[in-house]
Amino acid sequence: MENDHGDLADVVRAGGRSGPSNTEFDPVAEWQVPSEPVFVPTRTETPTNSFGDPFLNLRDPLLNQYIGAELFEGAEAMVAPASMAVASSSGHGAPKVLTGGEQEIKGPCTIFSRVLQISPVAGNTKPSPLPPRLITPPPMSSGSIAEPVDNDGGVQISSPRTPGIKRRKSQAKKVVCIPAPAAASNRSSGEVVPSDLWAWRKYGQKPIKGSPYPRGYYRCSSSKGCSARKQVERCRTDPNMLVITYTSEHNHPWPTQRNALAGSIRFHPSKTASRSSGGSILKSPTAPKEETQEAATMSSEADEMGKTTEQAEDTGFHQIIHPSYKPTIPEADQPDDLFAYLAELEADPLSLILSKGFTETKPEEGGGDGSMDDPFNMLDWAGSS
DNA sequence: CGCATTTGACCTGCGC
DNA sequence: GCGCAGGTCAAATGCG
Repeated sequence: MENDHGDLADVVRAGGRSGPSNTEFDPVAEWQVPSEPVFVPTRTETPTNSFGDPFLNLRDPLLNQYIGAELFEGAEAMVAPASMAVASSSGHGAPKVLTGGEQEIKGPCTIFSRVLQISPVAGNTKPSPLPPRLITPPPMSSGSIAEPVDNDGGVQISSPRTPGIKRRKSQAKKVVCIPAPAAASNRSSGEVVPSDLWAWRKYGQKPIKGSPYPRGYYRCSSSKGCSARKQVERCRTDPNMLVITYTSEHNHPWPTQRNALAGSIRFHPSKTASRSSGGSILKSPTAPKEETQEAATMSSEADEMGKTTEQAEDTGFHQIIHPSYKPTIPEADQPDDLFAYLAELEADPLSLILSKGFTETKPEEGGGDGSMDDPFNMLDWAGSS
């Protein structure tokens, strides 16, 4: 057992079950510093999406932050509002304003820089709002994932060549970085894993060269024919962050139930917290019944919305949530479902908006938070607890 | 019994 | 073509 690397399953499991593996993450501060600066546009230079969001980002309503940016292979953009970088709690390096309204993001994987879409979206002809060189495209046409590089604490996206890191055949990938759930609820190792509405089944784990952490491989088990997969690993420099790489799309609607298929019986909310065992990653211990029902109820709508999402993809951008949309998830869902939520958000924000009952925050009503005029203002949702 | 996880072996892509 | 490393398979094992 090479679990010196730590057990990703611990990370991915919502209510992980105890396995033979031990799980320790060796703190290694090596990933990140972009060898080259990553640029982000300022809001004024960024095209707006259908919601009018100039940043086209996923915003994490729970953390009141954008949780990342979208990135497209061979192109360009890592979109992140300047204020995001500045607001970064990690405090590693203030963003440096560059000419041309770009901004250099330096420092470790902050939550702001961690949701990336790296996807050779077919027909992506969206003109780049940025100057050509933001992120060096991979040498080959192969898909690439965000790859950390040592340096001084940042994230390099699609480094032109990172020795030792191989790239597989071209494939659309979407990289999401989220805070690793803290140990609160589980296992001795204290690892928790973000869950989402999809059923994932782990089919492999591999140590990754240069990384102290192993990478877990998961495939969608909601539908037999579904080719959706995801990889979960820890950020090398910031073990508190998880890097989730999604590959392929789900070819089916959301499961009508979270535990739509296999293993649903394993989830025992009352046990997982203390026993730290016995669940697939998506069995969120705190998944409220309403949510499951909502998922079922909304599935058809989600399908419908999927079209919209695809349309968005056609434009080159993938999942978009306007900051002025604010979720109305009951507090009871927090924070345990935080990561479930994030995963859901990443997986299908539009549907999530529907199922979670996002509401648009009106500037006049909420003191201006979340208004389109100030997309950087924090929503008061997360902090409202 | 059914399903999930673990884990070593095997396969495959990529760089040299 | 070779070797390395990432990705996948599948048998063994464990849990409910």
